[in-house]
Amino acid sequence: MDTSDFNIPRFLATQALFTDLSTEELERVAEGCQVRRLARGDTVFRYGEPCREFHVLVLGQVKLFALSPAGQEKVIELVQPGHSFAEALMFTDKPYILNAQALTNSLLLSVGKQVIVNEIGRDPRFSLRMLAGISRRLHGLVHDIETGALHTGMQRVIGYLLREHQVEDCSTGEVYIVSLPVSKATVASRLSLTPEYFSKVLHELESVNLIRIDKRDIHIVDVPGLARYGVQT
Amino acid sequence: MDTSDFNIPRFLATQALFTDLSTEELERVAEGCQVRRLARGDTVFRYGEPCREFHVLVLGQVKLFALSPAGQEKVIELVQPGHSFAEALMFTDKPYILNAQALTNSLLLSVGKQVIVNEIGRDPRFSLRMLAGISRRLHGLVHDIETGALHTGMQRVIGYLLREHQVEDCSTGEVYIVSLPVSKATVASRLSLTPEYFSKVLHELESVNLIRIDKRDIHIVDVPGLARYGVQT
DNA sequence: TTCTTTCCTTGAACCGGTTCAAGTTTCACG
DNA sequence: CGTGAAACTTGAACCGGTTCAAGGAAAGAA
Repeated sequence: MDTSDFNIPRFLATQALFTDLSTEELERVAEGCQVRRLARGDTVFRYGEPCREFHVLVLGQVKLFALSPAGQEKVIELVQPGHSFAEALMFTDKPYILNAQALTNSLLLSVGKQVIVNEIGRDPRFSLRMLAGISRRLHGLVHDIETGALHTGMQRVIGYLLREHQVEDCSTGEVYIVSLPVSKATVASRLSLTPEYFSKVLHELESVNLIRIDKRDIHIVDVPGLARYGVQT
Repeated sequence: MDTSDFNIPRFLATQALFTDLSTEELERVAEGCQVRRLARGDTVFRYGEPCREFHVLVLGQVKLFALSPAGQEKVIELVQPGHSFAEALMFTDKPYILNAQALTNSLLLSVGKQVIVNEIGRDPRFSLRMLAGISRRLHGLVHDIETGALHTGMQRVIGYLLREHQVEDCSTGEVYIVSLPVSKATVASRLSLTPEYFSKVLHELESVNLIRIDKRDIHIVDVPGLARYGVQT
C-alpha cells in the first residue's frame, strides 16, 4: 500500500477499459493519472465540487452516497477494488452530484479527463468500451430503481444475498457464504433500509432456517428456499 | 403524422446528438433509420427482447416502465417529443431491461446500432456527445434514487411541480401552470406513489392554497410557499 | 487484561403510504 | 347530445417500515 512502488501502467493494463492499449499508450495515460492513499473516512470528492477525472479503486473500499438536507445519508454504491467510479460525471461538465468517502484505508488511482478525451480521439474501440461501461452502470441504477419501487425490504435483502452469493466459494458443500463487505448499517443504507430493520429481516430469515448469521458472514443454508421466501412474502 | 412525407435527415439535424454532421453524413445515418407510427397502447419494445437500435420520439408520448412479477408497473421515464431513449441499452449487447409503450398516437424514429458505431468510428466528437447524453441520463437516475430514498411523497410531488414549472409560460403574472403531460396515475407511478395517494397530496396542497387543481393543469399559486412546505413536511 | 468505542440487536410506539371499496367526474364515441 | 368506459377522488382499515430508547457484543487501543 505504498504509492511510490505502484506501477501505474501495469495496473491500467489489468483494467478492461484499457485492454488493447500498447505499452506506450498506457504510459501516456499514466502521465495523466494520480495515485492517492486514503485513510478510513477520507473524502474522495464532495457534492458540488468540479469533476475533472474519474477514479479506479486499487485497494480498499469506497462508498458513493447522497446526503439529504437533514443530513441523512443514502449509499448509492459500494465500490470494491478493481472497479471504477464517476466516469459518467466526467462527461457532463457538471459538478459532482454525489459524495465519495473511503470506508477503509484505500489506494486510489485518479485518471484525468484529458487523457480519456485524447484516447477517445485516437481509438473508437476505446469509445465503445467507455460507452459500454457507463451503460452497464446505468443498467445497475435502473435495476435499483425497479427493486426500490417494486420490492419489499425482505425481497431486497434476499435479492442482495442471492446476487452476491455467486462470488463466494461454492465448494463448501451445500452451504454458501456471503461475506458482507462492509458494516451492516452501510449495507442497509445501500438497500434503502434502516439498520434496525435490516437486522430484523436477517434474524427473521435465520429464525426460519434459511440463513445463519455469523458476524458479517451470512451462511445461506437453503438457496431455493430463500428464493421462494422472497416471492411469497 | 404521415410516415411517407417525413424527412429523416432534416429531423436528425434538429437533434443535439447529430449537430455538426454534414448533409451526406445525415443521409447515411438516415439509411440506418426506420420510422414507425404507433397507436396509443402499442408496444415499442418489451423486457427481454434483443436491442439493436435506439429511439427518438418525434411526436406523441412514450413511457418506459418496469413490471414486477405480480404485474405491478413502475414508470421509470416519460418520454416527450424530441427526446431519445434506450441509447444505453444498445451498447451493452444485452436485451432490453425495460418496457416501452406509446401513451398516445406517436411517431417514432429508430436508429440502428450499426450507423451509430460507424459514426463513432468516424468522429470522436460524436462519441463525446453520445457519452454526454448517456451520462446526463445517468445523472437523472441517480437523482431519482436519491429522492426516492431520501424524500417523502409530499416532497417528491413538490419537487416535480417546481422542476416542471420552469418550462411553462412565466408571463401569467405570478401564477405558474404545470400541465401534467399524462394521466395522474402515470405521473404518480413516475413518482413512485399510488394514484390515490398522489390525489390526496395534491388536494392537501390545494387546501392550504399553494396550488389550484384544474384537471391536468396545476396552477402554482405560491412558489416560495410551496418550496417551504416541502422542507418542513 | 480493561477501557472505550463502534457496531449490532431488540422491543414498543408510531406514521407515511397502501389497499380496498365505493362513489363521482370526465371524456371519447356512436 | 346520451352512454359507457376511463380517470379521478374520498374515506376507513391496515401494514411495512421507521423512530426512539436501551442494552449487549465485538474490536481496538492502551
